Amino acid sequence: MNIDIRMAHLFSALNDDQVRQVMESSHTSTLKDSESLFETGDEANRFFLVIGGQIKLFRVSSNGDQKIIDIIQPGNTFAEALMFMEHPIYPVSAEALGPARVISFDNRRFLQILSESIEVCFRIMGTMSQRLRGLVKEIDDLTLQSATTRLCALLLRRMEEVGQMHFTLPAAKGVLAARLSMKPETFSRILQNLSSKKILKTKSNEIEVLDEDTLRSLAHLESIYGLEPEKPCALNGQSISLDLN
Amino acid sequence: MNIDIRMAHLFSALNDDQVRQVMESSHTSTLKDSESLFETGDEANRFFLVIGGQIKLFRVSSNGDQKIIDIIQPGNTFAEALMFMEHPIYPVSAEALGPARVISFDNRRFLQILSESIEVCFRIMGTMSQRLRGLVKEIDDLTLQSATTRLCALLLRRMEEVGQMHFTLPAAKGVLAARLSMKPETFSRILQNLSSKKILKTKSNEIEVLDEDTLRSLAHLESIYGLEPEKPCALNGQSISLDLN
DNA sequence: ATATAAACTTGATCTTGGTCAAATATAAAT
DNA sequence: ATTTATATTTGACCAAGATCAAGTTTATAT
Repeated sequence: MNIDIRMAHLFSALNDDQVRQVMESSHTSTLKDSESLFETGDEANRFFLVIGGQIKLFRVSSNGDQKIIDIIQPGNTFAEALMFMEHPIYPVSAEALGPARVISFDNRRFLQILSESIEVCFRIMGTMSQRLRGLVKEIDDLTLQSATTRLCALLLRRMEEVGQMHFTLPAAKGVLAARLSMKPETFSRILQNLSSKKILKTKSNEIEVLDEDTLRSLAHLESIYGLEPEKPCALNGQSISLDLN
Repeated sequence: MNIDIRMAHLFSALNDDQVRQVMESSHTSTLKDSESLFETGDEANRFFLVIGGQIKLFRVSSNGDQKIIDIIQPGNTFAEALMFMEHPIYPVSAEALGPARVISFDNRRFLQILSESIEVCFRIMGTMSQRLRGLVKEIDDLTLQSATTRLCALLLRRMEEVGQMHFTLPAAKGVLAARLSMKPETFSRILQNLSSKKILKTKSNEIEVLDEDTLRSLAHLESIYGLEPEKPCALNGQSISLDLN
């Protein structure tokens, strides 16, 4: 198995020699479903590249609730930002969502390469910058948007990703619920509600969007037609009442 | 007025010549209370260093609610992470919290210096890494912790910062409420409740902590005495009932 | 195929924090 | 020192989601 790590944005600026160096300190591992990679608080000497399956990053509250911070897809790296800290500690736990494969890299070794390549530094800063932006957006969603809004936004994103009105959910419902910071029951009820409003049809893991416009307005994204009206969306008005009872 | 920008972590690795170069593209401005610096969506060509007062970074929801993402203190920079993006756009709005002074710097110019100094790159990556960590913690707080927990944590942090059981709130109550993602009414009620439980005493803007241990357990931080017990905190049990009614 | 476990759904009820409105308190301005 | 504006507090009520307890479906393993 010979993977070119340059497919990952983070490594894309490396020359052959540098790739060779990085690979020397690397280690590939195969994980079973829900096998743990590291836990919150562990010393962080290595960072990772997902090459198969999905890795979920999460935190657990004192009463056992699990909040999924991110689900890392193949081709993406994670935990690389920690290598610039004095006493790097993983701020989240990581485990496989289904069977998965990851390559891990030694921080120290990579820092050495970094210290010789401004270009790679710039890549990393770009990556971190994007991640920063994503987290700010996430905080926004969590505090300013309702559960329905978040779920609709996720469905819409998935729909556009696939390019079809008919698609399959990108993970188990319970997992998606945790990713959106809501309980599985709430997730289920919102879907049920959207169905009853003829906004979509659901059949186990498959979703078919029937009324894209309404879905879009519920997701607080402007419709494809024209720009935002004065009151950007009807959720708070009476035209669309989405009460859960 | 001659400020050495090297007090800011971000610039600390610059030599005299580099500082001179950066300063050439800089611009100092004085802001009145609640004067705007930039808004969400503006093109981001410059980043900032606060040298006096406070700058609040916030986002506004479609129904007008304001969420304060951060309050930047003197000596700190902000919006520097954007310079690594292709089409940099501020993801938040910024305005002065009371009268303030900031220096702004040109992204392009700074990137040029960066491209000549690995050391400065490393500083930046360190800064970004910390910020990333902070945001993850914030998401954790918002989704896994109650309003009471968040407020107690803030009080405790402030107490430790000042080193006194008796201290003054770091901003107006309404501002702190927004920072903690709660309404002023809720903020007020929680303080009132903590008072009635003899955990603290409040007099307008001043707080005196009476029962540090309980405060600490409410904030979900382990007490100074010993390590965490099996059930780390009593909030969910009956020993401390903190109902708001 | 059938048993067994895990994931999902549904209903009833409860809690946290939000909303609205009125009352005070604090600060700023004349 | 008053007035006036702004910030905070308090009360009554409400709503979005959470919780708990059954069901029901789907997946996995024999």
